Amino acid sequence: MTVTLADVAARARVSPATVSRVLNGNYPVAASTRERVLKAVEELDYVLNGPASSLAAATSDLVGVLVNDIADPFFGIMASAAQSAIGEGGSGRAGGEKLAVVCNTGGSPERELTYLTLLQRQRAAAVILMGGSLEDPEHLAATAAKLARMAEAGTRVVLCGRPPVPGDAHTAALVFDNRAGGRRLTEHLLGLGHTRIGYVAGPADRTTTRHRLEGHREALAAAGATEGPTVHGPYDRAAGHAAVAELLARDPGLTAIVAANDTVALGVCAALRERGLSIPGDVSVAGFDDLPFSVDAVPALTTVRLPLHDSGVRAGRLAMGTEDAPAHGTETVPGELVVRDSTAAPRG
Amino acid sequence: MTVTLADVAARARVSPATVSRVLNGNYPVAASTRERVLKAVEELDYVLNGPASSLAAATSDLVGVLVNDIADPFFGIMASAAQSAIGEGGSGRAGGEKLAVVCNTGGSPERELTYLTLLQRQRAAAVILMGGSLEDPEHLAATAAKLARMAEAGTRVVLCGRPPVPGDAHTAALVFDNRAGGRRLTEHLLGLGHTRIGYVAGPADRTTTRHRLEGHREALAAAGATEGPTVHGPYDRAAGHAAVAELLARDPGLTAIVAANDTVALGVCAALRERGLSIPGDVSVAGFDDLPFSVDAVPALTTVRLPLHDSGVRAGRLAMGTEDAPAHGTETVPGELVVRDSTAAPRG
DNA sequence: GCGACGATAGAAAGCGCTTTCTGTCGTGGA
DNA sequence: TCCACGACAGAAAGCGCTTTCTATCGTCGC
Repeated sequence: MTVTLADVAARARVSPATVSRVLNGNYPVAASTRERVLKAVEELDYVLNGPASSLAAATSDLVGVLVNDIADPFFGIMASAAQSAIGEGGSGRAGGEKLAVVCNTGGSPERELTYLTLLQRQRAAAVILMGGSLEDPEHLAATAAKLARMAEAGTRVVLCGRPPVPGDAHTAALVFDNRAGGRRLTEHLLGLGHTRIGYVAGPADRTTTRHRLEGHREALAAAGATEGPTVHGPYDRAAGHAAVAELLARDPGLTAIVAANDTVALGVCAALRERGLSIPGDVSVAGFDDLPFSVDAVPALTTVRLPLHDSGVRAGRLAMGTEDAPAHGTETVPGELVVRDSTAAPRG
Repeated sequence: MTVTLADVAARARVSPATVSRVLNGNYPVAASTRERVLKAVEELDYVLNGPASSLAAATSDLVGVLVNDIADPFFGIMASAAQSAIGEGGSGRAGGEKLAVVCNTGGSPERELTYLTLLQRQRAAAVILMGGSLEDPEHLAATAAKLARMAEAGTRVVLCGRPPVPGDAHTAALVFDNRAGGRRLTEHLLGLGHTRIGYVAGPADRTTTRHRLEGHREALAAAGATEGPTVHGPYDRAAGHAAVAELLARDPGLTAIVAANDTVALGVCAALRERGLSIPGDVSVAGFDDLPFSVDAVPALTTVRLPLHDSGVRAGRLAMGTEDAPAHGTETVPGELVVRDSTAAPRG
C-alpha cells in the first residue's frame, strides 16, 4: 500500500540502511549511490514515516508554541515570529527542518497541561510558552513539574512573556517588564496632571495583569497620589467597554483611564464616545502592547510598546538552540512608552 | 531511563497488552485490573510514547491547521474556533483527544507544501487549509496532488475559505462568497451615489483578491458605471496607507475607496486623515471581513461580515468527522453587508 | 608488492506500542 | 453433569525506521 524505506531500497538496489543515511545525510554515502537512491525516492514518491523515524531515533522535529489566545494579535505576532525563526533555523545546520506548531490554550490551565502532555507524548524537540500564566499555585506546580520532566527528557523549554518558575534554572525565559511599563505609563499620566485615574485590569489571577497593575500602583505611591477605581475583566474589547460605566459610577470625576492592553483600551474609547465624552479632552486613555491597530485608532493610542516580533524571533531561536540562553536563564525585556494623542493634560 | 509500557505492565503484574488496552479503552478489561494498571501508571508517572503508538497503530492524533498569516486576526479567529472544536470533539466518542496545531505558511507556497509534507510524515488525522490560495497553476497542481495522496492515506482534508480543487470531490470545502460580498459592497456605494470609486486590492495572484475584485466589477458593470483606479498590495495596513496616494494621483476626484479587507481599510483611513480628508464627508471607505476592531474604528467601518468563528468551528468539526460534509463537498458561505459610518452619500 | 587503513555498504538488533491469535476460566443451558 | 460460550488476559508478531557492528574493497606507504 504505502511506500516504505524498504521499497526505495529495493528499487535503488541498496540496503535500507543506505537509504536512511542518504535521507538523513549524516553518514558518508558515495555520490553515485546517493543519486540512485534519490531517484528512487522521487520515482516512488516516497514520504518518510514520521512516527517510525521518531521512534527509532528517539527524537522528533516538532516544536510546540503554546499561546493563550491565538485570535489575539498579541499572541499572533509573537507566534508568527517564532514560527518563522524556527522554520528558517532548520535550513542552517544540524537539527534539520523543524515543524513549529502553535497550540491555543485559551488561557485554560487544563488545556495547557493537556497540550504539554500531548507534546511530551510526541517527544517534541522544544516547547515555547507564550504569555502570562495563571497564578494558581497548584497549576503552577503541575506545570513546573511537567516542564521539568520534559526538559529532563531532552525537550528544550522556552518561556516568552511569562515569568520563570522560581526553582528552575534550566529553561530560558524572556520576560516583559510589565511592571516598569505600567509604572511609566502612569507616571506619564501623573506628569500630565491627572490625579483621578481609573484602571481596567485583566483577569485578576494572571501574572501579566498583576505586574501591570503593580507598576501602576508603584507610580501612584511614588507620587503620593491616591488610587482610583479598578475593574477586572478579560483582555478583550467588551471588557473595556463594560468597565467604563462601572469606573465612572465609582468616580464620575475621572480624567484618565488606563487599560490592561490596547484591545481593552479600544473598548474603553468606544464606551466613552457613546457617552459623549471626548478623548483626550474629557478623559485620557492609555493602552498597553502597541498592537498594529493602535496607531490607527482615533485618537491614536498612547501605549507601551512591547517588542513582540523580536521576542518571538528570539524565543524561536532559543527553542532551536540557535541562540544562547540569556546569562541567568532569564532576560527582562523592557517596554517603551509611546505617547500619542489619546492622552493629554486634564481640563483646567 | 524513561518509563515504558512494559514497566507499567511489570508493576501492575499484567502483560503489556493489557496496559495498552486499558489506556486505549477499546477492549474489555476487568475493573480490578484496570484499576491496578491505572495506579501503576500514576505511580510511575508514565507518559505514552506518541511515535511508537502512532507507528504501531498507523494513525496519529495530530490535526494540522494551515493559515496564511497567524498574526492576522482573520486567521486567528478561524484557527481559534477550529482548534476549540477539535479539542472538544475528542471528549465525545471514538477518535479520542486530538491535538490541533496551527501552521503558519506566511502565504508562501513552498512553506505550505513543506508543512503538508511534515504533516503527511506524521500521518496527521486531518488537515485544514484556511484562507485563499495562490493561483499559480503549478503550485495548485502540486498542492492538489499532495492533498490527494494524503486523503488517500486516510487524512481528512478540509478547506475553509479556499476554493475547492476542481477535479477533487473528496475534500469538504467551506468557501466564502467573496464575489457576492464584493458585489454587494459596491452596490451599496453605487446606491449612495458614488461613481468614482477607487479599489485597494490584495496580492494579485490570490483567489480571495480576485473574487472580491470580480464582485466589485460585476456591480460596476451591472450599473453601467466605469471602473476607477485599482492598486494591488499585501493584506496589511501599510498597503492601504500607501495606496491612497496612488489612487488619488490617478483620480483626484475619488469619492469612495473600497479596501481588500478591514486591515487595509484602516491604513486607507489613516492616509486619508493625514491628507486632511474627512471620512465619509470627503471620501467614503469600506472594508471586508468585519474584524473585531472595525466597529471601533472612527468612523466605524462599513464592511462585509464573514462568519469567521462559525466557519472555523465547522471546519474543525468536519476535520473531526463530527459533522457531515456538505452535500456536494462544497458549501458557499455568504457574507453580510454591514453598513456603518464610514460610507455616506458623496457631497452634492 | 604486501599489510593497513579509509571509505562505503550491509546485517541485524531494536525503538515502544498495538493487535491479532490463543488460551484459560467461570457460568449458563440442556 | 457436561459442553459451549462469553469474558478476560497473555504471547508474539510486527509497524518502518535508525544505528551500531561488521564486512568488503581499493589504495597508500614503505
